Amino acid sequence: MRKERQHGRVTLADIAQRTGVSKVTVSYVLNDRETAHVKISDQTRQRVLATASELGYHPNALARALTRCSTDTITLVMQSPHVFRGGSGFMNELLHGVVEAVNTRNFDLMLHTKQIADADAETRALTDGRSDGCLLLRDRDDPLAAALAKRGHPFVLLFARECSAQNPWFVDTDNRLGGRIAAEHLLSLGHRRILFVAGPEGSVAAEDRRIGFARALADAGLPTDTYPRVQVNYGGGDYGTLARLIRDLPAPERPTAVFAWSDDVAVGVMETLQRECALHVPTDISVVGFDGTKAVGEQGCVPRLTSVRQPIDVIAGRAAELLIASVRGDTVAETELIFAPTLLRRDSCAPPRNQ
Amino acid sequence: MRKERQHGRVTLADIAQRTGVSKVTVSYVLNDRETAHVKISDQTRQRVLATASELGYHPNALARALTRCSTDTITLVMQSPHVFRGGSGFMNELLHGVVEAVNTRNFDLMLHTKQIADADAETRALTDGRSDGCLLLRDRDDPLAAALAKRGHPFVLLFARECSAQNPWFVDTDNRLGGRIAAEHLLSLGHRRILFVAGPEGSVAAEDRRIGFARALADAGLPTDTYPRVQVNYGGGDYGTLARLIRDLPAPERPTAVFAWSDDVAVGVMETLQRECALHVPTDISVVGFDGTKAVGEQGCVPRLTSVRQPIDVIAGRAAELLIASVRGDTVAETELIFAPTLLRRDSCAPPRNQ
DNA sequence: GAGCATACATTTACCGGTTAATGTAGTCCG
DNA sequence: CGGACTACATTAACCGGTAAATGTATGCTC
Repeated sequence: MRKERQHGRVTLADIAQRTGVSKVTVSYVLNDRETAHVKISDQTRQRVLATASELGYHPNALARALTRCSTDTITLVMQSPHVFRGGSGFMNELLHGVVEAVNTRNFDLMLHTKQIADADAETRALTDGRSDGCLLLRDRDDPLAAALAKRGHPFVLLFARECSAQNPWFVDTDNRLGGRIAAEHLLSLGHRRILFVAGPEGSVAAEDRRIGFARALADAGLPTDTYPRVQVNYGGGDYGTLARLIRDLPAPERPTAVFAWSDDVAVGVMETLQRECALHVPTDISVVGFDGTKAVGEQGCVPRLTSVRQPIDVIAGRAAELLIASVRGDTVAETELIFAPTLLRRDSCAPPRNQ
Repeated sequence: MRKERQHGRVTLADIAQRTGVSKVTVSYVLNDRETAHVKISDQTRQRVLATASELGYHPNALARALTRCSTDTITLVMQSPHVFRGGSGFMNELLHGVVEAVNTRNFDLMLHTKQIADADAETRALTDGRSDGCLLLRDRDDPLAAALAKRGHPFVLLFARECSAQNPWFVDTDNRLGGRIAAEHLLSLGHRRILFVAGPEGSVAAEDRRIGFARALADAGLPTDTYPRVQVNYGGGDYGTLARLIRDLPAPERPTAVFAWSDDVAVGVMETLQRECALHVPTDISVVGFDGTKAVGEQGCVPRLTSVRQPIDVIAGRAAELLIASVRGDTVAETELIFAPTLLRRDSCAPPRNQ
């Protein structure tokens, strides 16, 4: 069953034999690791280095990791493969941030997108030695974090902050502030009837955006239960409920603005409003999204989407850095980072018509 | 320097000790591997299994891989981290396809996006034992394929077919056919002056699209050198040249249609035409893209982009399957797959105005 | 010339698995 | 009752590295 050794695969032993020294000596030379007890003559060193380079030696990462108990690899753990079905460029930007951080630190990256069938088996798979730590991208609480914590396996929450484990390290956006920013922008334009389009059931981030939004409305003395709950999980979701709701309302009760929990959905909302409700954005109705990615909103989107911007790449990059620092045992000043989102004004908002 | 053994990490030896058998026996039981020479009694088997489950045992993937010489992991190798800067959803769809294929086969995925500084060092890193094979996503020829081939390391070209190695396995789109499809669609609408917006220098795919396009024009008896070369590498590129070219041409010489080498760029082209040249798409000028992703073209893009569709997820998935079959040693019927693109008619094309 | 650094390199053991070869009872059979 | 056969399990060796402990000359000091 064992595969034949790959042609061209050079080991320490090969170099040792060719140079006439022990393989340990070779190891010491190649790692430049001279201790008080171990010294290598310059002549030997040169010969070893020459032979290694001649043979194109590269250490076997598995063998090295096995003794070192570390692989210089981190794993990005996602809820499911479906994260890649969205079109907003969220994952693109996230991966860009992670990949840059990982590359600069000479780490490698694994992608893990299996559905969690058995959290325990999942945990064991994630701690099978191939990666030093996990970046957890999951928008709801699940048993994974606690299980990892119990095993003492390093992890950092990405775009989340609360989980089943105690005092997790995390990097997140201030989603409530984001919700407030959206609300206040619309309020400042004069809107009073604003509809919130909610995200997936159980998504902490989406819910926090709603809470921040609702509080801002309340602070302005406005009711927060004007409209029934409208929910669209992801971009490709069902906008029928929204269309019906809007069409069935007489104009004076109709919302003059919509705040969607994500850009993906905001774009779907704009389309629905324009195509199915014959409402022009922003003349008839304003729309605010959340994420502020380039893909949606700038490229080809008409009108360009005003959005609450979270710097996805920066956030993801910082999370990766934090995780890497953690597995390296570096001391880190801050283990909990919360980024304040900002308003990205583009063209999908205007004052309401009949103010 | 060695890290302490992780708390909770259970090894074969632990189980062996608890059960009072040798660690080899445990290995045999857990792998269900009884040979002619080795048999395990039912009683022992049960005790071992019980202990393993009680202790939450999971094999160390590194140790196992070291002897097996295989890791059940493949690596997706990309040109650079910048692939994640595009907004068209190309990478999203690609990753979705790869991830699905990998998950179904119980493989894992590594992402490699380092810039190739030294192709040789690069190759050594990719063959360091952590992954069984590489999916090469690179739109131009480079020394990597040959180096991998020389080392006998399995790889499959993704969205490419020719490379420095001989008879590589690949999964690709018929880009020339795609170029032809775009041209013929525009020709059939009555367009005679069509501008091609080229891709990055050295991109084989982009060049093939141009060639297919040019041949179709030639077949129709039209000149292929009407306009100077316009080139936009990626979505966020510079469209100034295009804008100037269009504006400087008198209407009768102006192209009535544009074929852009990618959706990303097509969207930028549409924006440029509409904003900077005051031309309406498709009334004044038609635009065809290439890729046909959902993100661009369907969501919020006005007008929705007509495009030459290549099934990115399917292509990527097939490439992953092929690679996995290869590293597993399965026999595969087809080692070279070429997908025929199709026309995705949406709203960015119309007959030319003054025909 | 015994004692002791110093310089250089080696042997041994281990990481956590896998595989091949070898052991040891007990049973069946002629 | 000796030998072969079966059932069950063990030991030894290896994958390709790393870390700690141990050798062996050589020169220097007193």
